[in-house]
Amino acid sequence: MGVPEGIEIEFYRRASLAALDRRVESVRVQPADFARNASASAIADVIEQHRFVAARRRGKLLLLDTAGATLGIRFGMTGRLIVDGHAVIDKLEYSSGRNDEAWDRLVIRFADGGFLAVRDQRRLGNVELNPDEDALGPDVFDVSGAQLGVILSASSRPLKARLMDQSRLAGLGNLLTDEILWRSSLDPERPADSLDTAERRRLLHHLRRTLAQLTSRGGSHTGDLQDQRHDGGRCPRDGAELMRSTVGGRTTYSCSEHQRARD
DNA sequence: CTCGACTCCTGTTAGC
DNA sequence: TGCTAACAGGAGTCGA
Repeated sequence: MGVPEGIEIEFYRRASLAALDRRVESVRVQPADFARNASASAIADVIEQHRFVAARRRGKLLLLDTAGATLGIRFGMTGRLIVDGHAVIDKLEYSSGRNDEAWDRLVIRFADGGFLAVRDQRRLGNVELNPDEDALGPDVFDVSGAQLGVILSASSRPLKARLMDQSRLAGLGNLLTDEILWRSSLDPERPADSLDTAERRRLLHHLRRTLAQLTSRGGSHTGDLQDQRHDGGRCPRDGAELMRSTVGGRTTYSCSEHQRARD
């Protein structure tokens, strides 16, 4: 299911509420380089014997606060969260269905016997101590129209690349972005600053609607375009051939008809 | 500022 | 049948 984008991390955040207010007995990070800006033992020293008091999220970054420090967790492509033995998401796209404890990169054991673990087969995720949250743009779940306008108007990069730039707007991944642009009838390669007012409003509308809808459906992989995201796929709306291209370095599917300007 | 190229990481799959 | 190589996407770095 899904791939860890904003929606999945929000599921992880909700699940990690169950980890609040429980005394941390031990913290294990493995391999050691899964810890980014602090050593594994430094993280353990700061977290052990404390309790998490809040679970927050900014974009794809999960934030677990103790009274004195914040643990930041990134899930990469294949990272899953397991709380007290229950996987929040059974299976991710682009990842094996296998479920191997050897892939547990972060294990936080509580004094009551429960635990919270990050199981990441490919190790593209990481953990940080007191991560720089302001390196991320506003969260995609509550970005305002005015904020989105500024984000778009300040760059001539391709629209899709701009929307996926986590330092400008935090939370959109490849699948969500393709879905939103498809619903918005916008060409992913259009310069971000070329959208007029009506197009920006349309984009904001579909961004919000898509997030809400795919959240209730269960993940970023439940979009209407998803089944056709392959060679030879056809647009579910008008039956036209889907185009596969590379935008901002990422594989992109878009409709050769309704996402192209015609005059 | 923006870009492409390269890196990390490994299970799945396309192609020979 | 069995092997290899490309591919999947999140994210950082580097040089042009």
